[in-house]
Amino acid sequence: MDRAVTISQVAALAGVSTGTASKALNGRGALRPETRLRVQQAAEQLGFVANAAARSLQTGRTYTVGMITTDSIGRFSIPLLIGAEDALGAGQMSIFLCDARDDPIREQYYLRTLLSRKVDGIIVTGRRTQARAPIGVGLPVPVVYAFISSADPADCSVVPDEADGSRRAIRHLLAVGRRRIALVTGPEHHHSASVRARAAEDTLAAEGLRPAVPTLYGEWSEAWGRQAAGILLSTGADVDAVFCGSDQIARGLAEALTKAGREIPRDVALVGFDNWDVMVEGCQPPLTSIDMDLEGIGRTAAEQLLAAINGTPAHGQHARPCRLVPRASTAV
Amino acid sequence: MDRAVTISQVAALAGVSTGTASKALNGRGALRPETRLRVQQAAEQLGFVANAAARSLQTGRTYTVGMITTDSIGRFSIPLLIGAEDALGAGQMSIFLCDARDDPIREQYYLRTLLSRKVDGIIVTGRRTQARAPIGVGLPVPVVYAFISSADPADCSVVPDEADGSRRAIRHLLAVGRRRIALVTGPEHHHSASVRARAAEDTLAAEGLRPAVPTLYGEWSEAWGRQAAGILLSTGADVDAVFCGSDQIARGLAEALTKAGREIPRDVALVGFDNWDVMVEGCQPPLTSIDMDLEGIGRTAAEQLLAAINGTPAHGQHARPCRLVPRASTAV
DNA sequence: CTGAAAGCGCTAACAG
DNA sequence: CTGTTAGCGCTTTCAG
Repeated sequence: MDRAVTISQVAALAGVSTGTASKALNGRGALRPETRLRVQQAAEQLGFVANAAARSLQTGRTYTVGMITTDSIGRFSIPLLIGAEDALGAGQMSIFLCDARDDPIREQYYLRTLLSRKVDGIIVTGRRTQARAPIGVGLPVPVVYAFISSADPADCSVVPDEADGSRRAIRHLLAVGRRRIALVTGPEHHHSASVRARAAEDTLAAEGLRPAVPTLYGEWSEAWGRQAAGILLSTGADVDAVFCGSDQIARGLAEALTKAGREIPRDVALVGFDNWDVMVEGCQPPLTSIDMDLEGIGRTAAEQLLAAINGTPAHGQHARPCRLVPRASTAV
Repeated sequence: MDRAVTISQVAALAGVSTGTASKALNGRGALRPETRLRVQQAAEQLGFVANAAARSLQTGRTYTVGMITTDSIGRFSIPLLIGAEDALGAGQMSIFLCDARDDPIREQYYLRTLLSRKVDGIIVTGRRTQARAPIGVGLPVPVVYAFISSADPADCSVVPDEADGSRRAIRHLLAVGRRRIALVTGPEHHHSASVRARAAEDTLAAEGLRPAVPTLYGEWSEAWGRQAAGILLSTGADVDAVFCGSDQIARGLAEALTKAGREIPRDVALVGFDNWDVMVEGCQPPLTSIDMDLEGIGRTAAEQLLAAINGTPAHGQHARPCRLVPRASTAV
């Protein structure tokens, strides 16, 4: 907790002025190579680390960005964060993480804090893909929404193309020869659930097909998956594949179907959504699933933010394609 | 991206000097109430937010802390982070999140960055509880290790008392009348695996018992749990309970035992470790498990850090007790 | 090629 | 009670 080394100390040791030392250390100006070297050695020797506050006070840039997760930090936020860190870290930027816990008060408080810290930009993320009210209007720094999207079309949002994911799932099931496909997903009022189901139905319709039974809406849980299996079996509809709204649902379904004597994928093929490692690998057999590439979304959002910071902001919603990861649950 | 409002603008609008405005806004000095009010209104009107960089340049405090996760951000980091945020957010401190991804180079880079940002303190965390080399020596700011611990006993570490968790698990199984208890856990060379197993064996020994079969070491996966079930069944040892090193192992075991016709908990009672929501709830029946209270660890670590920042650093390893969460897998 | 000086926005003495 | 002044540590003209 000793007083930190300042650039003037470095300058003194190197026998130059602070201005010269600054130039030497930042590679600016036109200096004699030996002077530059002398300063660098002095800095090294003293363990000099520039004071970011002082620098940013001067330059107006802080090389920091804030990341506000509106819903509590969760499973989805991590890959987003990692992706963003990836893109920002390379540019020497640090991230302030703020967990607003779904509380508007906290959210505004954090926003204020971030502005006082003069972050260069803000990434807003959340647990649901549904559009949300902008976090603020006329903010002095660029904002990019990741995963979640802003209701204001002028804002920049980077989101997964969930409909694309559904299409891939259905096409894959069709490709492995299934025709009597059922859909089991989360709550009907949940944006992701309805978007995914709708797209799946449309994809079937485009092939002249319909779901084997009306889409089953429930919860995002294994328990619901197990329950849904019972429903499917009791309808007598001869389902040969199920596309689930989440890996958890799929897993519950797999378990219950297996218990009821159905063999996966021979009797029923299964596709999940999220490609959540512990779920798809724990499932028996391992689960084919749709990956939203959250890390890529985080990375793209960060890149968009950097672009905006550098003066070329993007607008509107950028939907990124999903990827199907085939595993044993749909193996032919 | 307009130039931000400065305190001198506020002062001008309120018709006072900047010094007075500063005092008014920070509740310092002795001002006439009406003056204070006038300044506050002016600040409000202009949407003034103090520049943190300028302030910290003056005061030497930044009210920021860095959190370095040595291993990649994972499931364990989230609750730790939430707990830390909780304790720090109250004190108006912001967190820089840095993911070193298990790369010493990145780690040192981040450390340097954090120091240049003049953070008031640093929390180091990771995926394994095993002691690690200190992140640096003679650092100008206090450091607290959370979950992970530092090999230097002079450093402050806040860790889960995993042995305590094991004791609770075994005592619970004994309390529900089990005597032929087996232990199935992760890799033998993994610190958590061995600590947990050792403590469980010791607890049994204290009751004059031994594990029903020699402790089974394997991986931290459901697959291993399933495999272990096969081993247990084939030994012919009449096991009436299994304490697993993780919820995933327990879940695999539950699945395989059920499939083999054993009923849980009637024939075999099961206790997991981690109390990971999706695992314990997805398990059939729901899994009794040991909770390390990661959020509490994060909170405590942050509190220790705040104490250190305020001049009263703690030293050594602080082990926090675990908690057993009973569910159907051990119901009597 | 290098030094001197000004100033980023704020706080903290110290006068008045 | 309020204003003035002097920096915090750094970058950046502008002279020399």
